[in-house]
Amino acid sequence: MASPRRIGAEDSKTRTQLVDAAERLLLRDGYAAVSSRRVAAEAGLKPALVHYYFRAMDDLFLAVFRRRAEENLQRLDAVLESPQPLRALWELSIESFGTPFTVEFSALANHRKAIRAEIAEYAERFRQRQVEALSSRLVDIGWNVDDMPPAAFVVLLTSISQVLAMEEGLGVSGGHAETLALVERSLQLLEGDAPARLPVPRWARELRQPE
Amino acid sequence: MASPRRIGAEDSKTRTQLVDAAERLLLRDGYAAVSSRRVAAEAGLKPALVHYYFRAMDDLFLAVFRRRAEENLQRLDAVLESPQPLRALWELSIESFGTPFTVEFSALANHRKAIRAEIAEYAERFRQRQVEALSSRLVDIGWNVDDMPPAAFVVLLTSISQVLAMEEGLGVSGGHAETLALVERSLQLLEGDAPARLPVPRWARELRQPE
DNA sequence: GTCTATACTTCGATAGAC
DNA sequence: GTCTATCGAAGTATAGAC
Repeated sequence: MASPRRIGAEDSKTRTQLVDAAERLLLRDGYAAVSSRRVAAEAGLKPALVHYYFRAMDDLFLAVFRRRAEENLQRLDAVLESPQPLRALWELSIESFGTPFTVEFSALANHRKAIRAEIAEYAERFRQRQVEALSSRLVDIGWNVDDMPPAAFVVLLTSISQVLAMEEGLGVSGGHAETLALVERSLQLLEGDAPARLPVPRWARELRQPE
Repeated sequence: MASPRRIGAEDSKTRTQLVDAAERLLLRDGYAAVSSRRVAAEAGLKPALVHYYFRAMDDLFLAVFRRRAEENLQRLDAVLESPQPLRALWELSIESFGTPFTVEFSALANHRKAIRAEIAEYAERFRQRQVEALSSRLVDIGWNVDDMPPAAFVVLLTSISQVLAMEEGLGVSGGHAETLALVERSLQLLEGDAPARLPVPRWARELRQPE
């Protein structure tokens, strides 16, 4: 049969403290620094407690990831209710500017199957939700979805914010100002306070007919 | 005084074997798996040799990174000589599709200052070189650089390929087909068809719009 | 639920023989 | 240049007292 080992309850306050500590360590020093000893020290507790609440270290990583993923999905829903959902979505994306969270879990996923599966499932759900919500919005403002389907729009937005965030953490800034200005200009054209009845943004038109 | 410890020559064949082994481990199992013992085992050598050739593990990581960075800079120069530099640049970027190299070093950089500095310097050089070379090219084909400056163009291209690569490694594919089709269509408009004699990657052929 | 104590493994790094 | 031998620190995980 399965292990007779005891496991603590999910709603335990101590468990939450351990997850908090693990997340702090992950963000500050990278996933390799998230060991049972260090997590316990960070939380002011003893190492054995980590193993009492988490069968293995992977379960701790999953707990850290799930909590933030759940939160992000809820924030996404709130954001998509905004009167300017494109701008709100962009602002949500860049809010995590400088956060190594995604990078750490991507790296972790490279060699831990259970974590990879969890991240992949979340990422697909998150993107799917974005695409659904933005599709009608893009049609509303006269976006030519043949030129750029909503799915591509979302991938583009995600890519830009993610890479800018990653590079900012590294101390790389070349081209960032120009890119941020471009995004801002595009959002202005799509949803700016001026009447948003633009058929196609200017740069997309240029892309279609270079001269 | 400094350490009296002996350090092996940089052009040693054994040293190269250790760097090879470290790179394989990094890509297969993540940076946390790159320990002196495992590197030695992977190379069929003894752990003490790792410390003979590398003062500390960080120096081994740097050696792995520098070799690939140097190679990429040279490939970039070759690519920018192409008659269709935009297309060539894109194809260089996506060639590393699925490679966790960037992710691993980004994560490593989060908590190792020496490595972060090295990566940042390389990234800036790489981007600067791209921007310089593409600026004249974009003007040549009538691109409106006020709408999208070359630096933003390069960041965009880098972001898309990097995020697609990272997600492909995770097993996330939502929106990828639409995004790749968009890129292909844009390249088509900017530089015309890919030359018939250059092999078009299979995924691009499959995604090409039938119209 | 939390602790001490402990078993066992792996780590980075060095000394010194060959 | 390569090896054996070894140190001390840190890793995961468990058993069992309180």
